[in-house]
Amino acid sequence: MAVSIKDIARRAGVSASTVSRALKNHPGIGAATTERIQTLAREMGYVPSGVARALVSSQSSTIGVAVNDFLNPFYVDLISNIENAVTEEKYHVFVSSFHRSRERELSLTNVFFESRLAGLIVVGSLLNRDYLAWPNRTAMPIVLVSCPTYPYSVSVNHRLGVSKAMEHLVELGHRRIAFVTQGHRTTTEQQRLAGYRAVLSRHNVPADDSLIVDGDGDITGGIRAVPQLLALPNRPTAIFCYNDMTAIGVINGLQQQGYHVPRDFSVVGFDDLKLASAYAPALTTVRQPTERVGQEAIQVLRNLIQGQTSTATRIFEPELIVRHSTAPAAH
Amino acid sequence: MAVSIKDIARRAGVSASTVSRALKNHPGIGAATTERIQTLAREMGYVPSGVARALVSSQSSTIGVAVNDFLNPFYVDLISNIENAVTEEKYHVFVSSFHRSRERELSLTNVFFESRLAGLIVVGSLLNRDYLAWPNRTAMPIVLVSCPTYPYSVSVNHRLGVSKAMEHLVELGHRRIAFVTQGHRTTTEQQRLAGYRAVLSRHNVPADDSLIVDGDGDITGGIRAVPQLLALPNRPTAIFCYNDMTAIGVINGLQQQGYHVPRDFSVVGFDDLKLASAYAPALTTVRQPTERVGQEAIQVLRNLIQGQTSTATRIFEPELIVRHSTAPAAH
DNA sequence: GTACAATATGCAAACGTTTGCATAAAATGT
DNA sequence: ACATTTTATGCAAACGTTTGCATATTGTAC
Repeated sequence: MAVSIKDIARRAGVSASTVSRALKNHPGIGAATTERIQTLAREMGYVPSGVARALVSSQSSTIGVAVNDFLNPFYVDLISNIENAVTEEKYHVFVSSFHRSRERELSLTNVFFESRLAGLIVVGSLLNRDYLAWPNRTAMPIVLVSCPTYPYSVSVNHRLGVSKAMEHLVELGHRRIAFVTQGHRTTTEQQRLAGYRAVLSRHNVPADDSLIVDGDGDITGGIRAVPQLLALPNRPTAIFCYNDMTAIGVINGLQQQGYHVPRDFSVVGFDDLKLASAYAPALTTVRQPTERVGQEAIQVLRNLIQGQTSTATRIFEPELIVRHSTAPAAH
Repeated sequence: MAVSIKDIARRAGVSASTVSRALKNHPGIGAATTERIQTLAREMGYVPSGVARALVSSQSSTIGVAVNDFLNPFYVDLISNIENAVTEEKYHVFVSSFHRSRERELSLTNVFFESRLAGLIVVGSLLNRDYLAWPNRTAMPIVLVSCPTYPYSVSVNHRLGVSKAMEHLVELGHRRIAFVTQGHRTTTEQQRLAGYRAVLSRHNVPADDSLIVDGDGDITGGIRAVPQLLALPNRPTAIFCYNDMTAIGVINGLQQQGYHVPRDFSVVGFDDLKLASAYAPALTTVRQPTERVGQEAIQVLRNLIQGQTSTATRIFEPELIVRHSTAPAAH
């Protein structure tokens, strides 16, 4: 049993309310008493029950972060930035993952709500706009990262990011450009595919869906995509990858087959993980401004918690980082 | 305001206790009433207050995980395995990070305790045995990962792991072997250094501390270590790295200087991240059994929560994985 | 010495649950 | 028709806080 205010009260020979007030330096309590109670509390190892406090005040100082998956370094990077963005505030952050499952995402949301947290940030949601139908949104506001159609969200313009990368490849002379997906048609993936298709059609490259092959958003998926691409009657000369981990897998797969990147194939990633510049070859990729996204997500959520009702959908622009995994198309 | 049991009671025309019992299918409640109340609760979007429940029952179904740092993929891998180990149980996991700060580790522990969580797992603790003096250990049991001197802990035998790697290098003919650290003398790092020194002295290689250079446990630190090593009057022929990310940094740094791994230098990592086999060259490294560590940590914690008092320090053996970043020493 | 203000402390209700005990209603047995 | 068991429900206390209000004590002014 943890030591409670009552225990201190008994030992100090005062009432529980006096202890409560003394501990928060309430003016009405005598200086001597306050002092005595505070040292006593310290001696007894008193830690206030956030549970009881939350019950009576019906507000919490912790924010939940529900993340799709801990294995995607981009998500982890984002979590880290969200945590950093909150250190100056009075809040704490509790993170949990829903393991790429819609069902578990919903149940995790309810678990967070059971703890009556102040608010929730969802990174990589599969539920997306379904949150609009979630009955307790007013009691625990929810901000989505990367779901621009949800009215409280912070996103990156994926379509634009992909466009930049694709234009870069086209400029280099590539026409047959493959796309290795993450294997789930999330909002994000749909936007990236849209960007991919838009650039191709803008340059009058006929659509060829055999160039779109499914990965899994991780190294393994990239590796597995390679034989499929090499088996194509009309091989691509460049490969756009859903993210950096996929790109690393693809490059590794190509190297295993004796190909050289970028001489034989140009490869582009997405995210600009720290790893991207340390891989050999250093990755040409699209940088996501995770720090600003994290800060903005906290900001929007804070406003919501404080009762603001106006919608807020922030969208940031990603940036193309050209390194050494892309080169002019051979002729 | 969230809907409470009382709201349901009012609407159903019964007492709060009846609602409480009906919702958990208590036998004493009539089938019709139970049915009616349950549908009503569903309609009203009722989610029980874990806060109130925790207050009255003084037990929680969530476990806290305090992690040193989200940016170390090994920790994240471990978190993921801890989460997986818990899915079958009735518990949930809330993760938070203390950003490599002792001070924040202590305050995070208190934050978790304020929420009166069932127990806590600390990954990469800086406090280590100081937890023995933490006053609320009985109310919220704590399990450390990687601190074998704490009586409730699950660890990997780092000394043995390093020994295996070093013996491998010695067998390949290397005598001048560098060590790139993570830059903080944690328990883990001390053990690894001990393993490093033990193997060298076993083979009568004179100690040379200029071969021990500080990294930061990440790619950057590895890259920065390279010029220091190359500047040495008597260069190493092999480099043991604190972890895989450091090894990737080191290899990248060497490649930037025009060196080839493993022809010019052998490099060994630690962790066996998924990335290790997809890097070029594929990393020779020491595999940590993260899955078993995660499972065991949960198991030890569960026993503690259920009142078991006997100490439990589990230690697992790491495994050497030989790939292509190591080769015989040139003569 | 009385009146009044200021200071210090305690009482009790409330937050949303759970649960032991009491009670009311219905069903069963005779 | 009455006693007894069974079934269904309600009452009230408790968990650890916070906080408005009441009360007791002390000090000040005249």
